[in-house]
Amino acid sequence: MTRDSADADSFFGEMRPIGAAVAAKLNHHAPLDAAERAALDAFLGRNVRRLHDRALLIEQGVAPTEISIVLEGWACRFTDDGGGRRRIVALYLPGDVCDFDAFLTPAMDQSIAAIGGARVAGINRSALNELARKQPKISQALWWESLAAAAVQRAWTVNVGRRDALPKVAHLFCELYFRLSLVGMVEDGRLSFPLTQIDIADACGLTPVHVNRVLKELRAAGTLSLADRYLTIHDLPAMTSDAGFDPSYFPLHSVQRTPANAPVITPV
Amino acid sequence: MTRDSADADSFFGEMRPIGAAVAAKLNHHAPLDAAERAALDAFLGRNVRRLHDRALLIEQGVAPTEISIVLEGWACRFTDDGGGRRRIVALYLPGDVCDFDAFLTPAMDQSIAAIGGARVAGINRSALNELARKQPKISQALWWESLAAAAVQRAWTVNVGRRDALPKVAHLFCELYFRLSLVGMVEDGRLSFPLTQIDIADACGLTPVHVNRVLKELRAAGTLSLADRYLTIHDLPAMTSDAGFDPSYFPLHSVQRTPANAPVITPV
DNA sequence: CGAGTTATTGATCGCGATCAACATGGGTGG
DNA sequence: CCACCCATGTTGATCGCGATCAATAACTCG
Repeated sequence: MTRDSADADSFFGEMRPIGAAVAAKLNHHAPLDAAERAALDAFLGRNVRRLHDRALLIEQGVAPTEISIVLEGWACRFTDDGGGRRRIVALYLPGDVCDFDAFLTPAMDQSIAAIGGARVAGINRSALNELARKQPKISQALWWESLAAAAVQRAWTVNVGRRDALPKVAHLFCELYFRLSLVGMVEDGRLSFPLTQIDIADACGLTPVHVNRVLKELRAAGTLSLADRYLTIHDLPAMTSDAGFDPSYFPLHSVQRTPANAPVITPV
Repeated sequence: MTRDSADADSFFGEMRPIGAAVAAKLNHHAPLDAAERAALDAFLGRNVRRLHDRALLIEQGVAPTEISIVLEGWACRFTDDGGGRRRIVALYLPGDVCDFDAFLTPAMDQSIAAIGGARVAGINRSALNELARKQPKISQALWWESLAAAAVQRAWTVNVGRRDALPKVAHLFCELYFRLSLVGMVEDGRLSFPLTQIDIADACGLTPVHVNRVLKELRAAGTLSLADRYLTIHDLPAMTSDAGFDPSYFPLHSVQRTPANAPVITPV
């Protein structure tokens, strides 16, 4: 079974610009004007790959030649567990950069694979240099993005630590709900959800069997529905309460940020 | 009990430059010449704070006005667990930057506290801007550092996930051993170790009682000694084997990196 | 010397892992 | 088109690691 969602290609009816999700994300850090959005689209459109379910974007041990940005679909970063199971350490949604460290590491410490089919833009070193030179605001927003990703990674470290199973799963769902909301991919509490129960288990540090039981419990409580690769949150307050979810770890309030308040160590 | 180690101030006999550890770390990314080291020292020396055990560098919910760099001693990033226990998500050793996101977040999502006494340099926004302008190589190395920290954070996410207790603790020790080696703070397998068993538990997602039992086991096997705030690794191969530790997640092989190989999205 | 934190050991409990069986459903090849 | 295969989902039964509860020792600091 390939799990490629039938409508992955047409989720936005091909009407949305190629970098819509990326622009939406970066916009939370620094508002982009029409010209900048167009430039971003042009950069992202240069080198687009379509990947099927489980296809590797980047393999552990290899030195990448480009950084990858998810345009459509999901991807996950993982290490192999030796027993065929994966230890998922991060999930990448539309608009996310998978590997900020691409040009730093001599070899990737983990692999990244598509989940349920994805479209990914690759940006090589010279293109990125060009982007940094011509579009400083965009490259600055990318720097902020890397710090936001670090905050999410810390939240995962907390979540995967010693907690009961149900809060773990609920927290994952809350985070995904929140992150997808930021790029306009949640409608009426309903979102495309390509993860299998095995994937959820690998991301939460649980067994698939127990994830199944947790889901049963969440369904019985009327908190959510999960079927046919779609997740619907029926009771968001119950969900966030179960999860102990506090979205304040997303450093996104850039809208209120004044220029004088701008960060440093950024491309000039 | 304050746990301030008696010789924290004189570990290097006050002979080493103030930013020795920082320079050692950054040197792994981009070799610094004498002038750059001097400039770094000057910047770090402008605003140094001395903190006692458990003193907060930065408190959750507050917007920081400066980034903090550990000069001596250790610090930890944590969230309060509601029950007086802490969930430690990161440890900061001499040379580490605690909060790259300081100028990005409207409010810190976690607190950072000294462990066993520490000396910390604060760099405010204008100073950091000045550094970026006058010392591009240093600020570039800081950008790499932030990516290296992200790799460590991912390793923690893996370690804290579903693994047996002993490997968890062993992995933490291996990582600390490795990181301290990088700044020249391990001698003959022996290192200053200010963490209590409670701290180890909070960092590994275990209970202090069980950490105690794991330590007992590691001591019985002759793998390590841990007493009087000093850790000695007697059998490093056994240790790394127990831990399943693979240091390749540290992106440090910059020595072999050619200029043409330099990363992008960096300050010009 | 008393108070509080840390370290240590024993006894018991329970959550989630593990083992096992079966259902389902889509994809593939005859 | 049907038969088969294999990944995924579901449920039950049992086991064990690490949590929890409890008591004591050692040690630091006021």
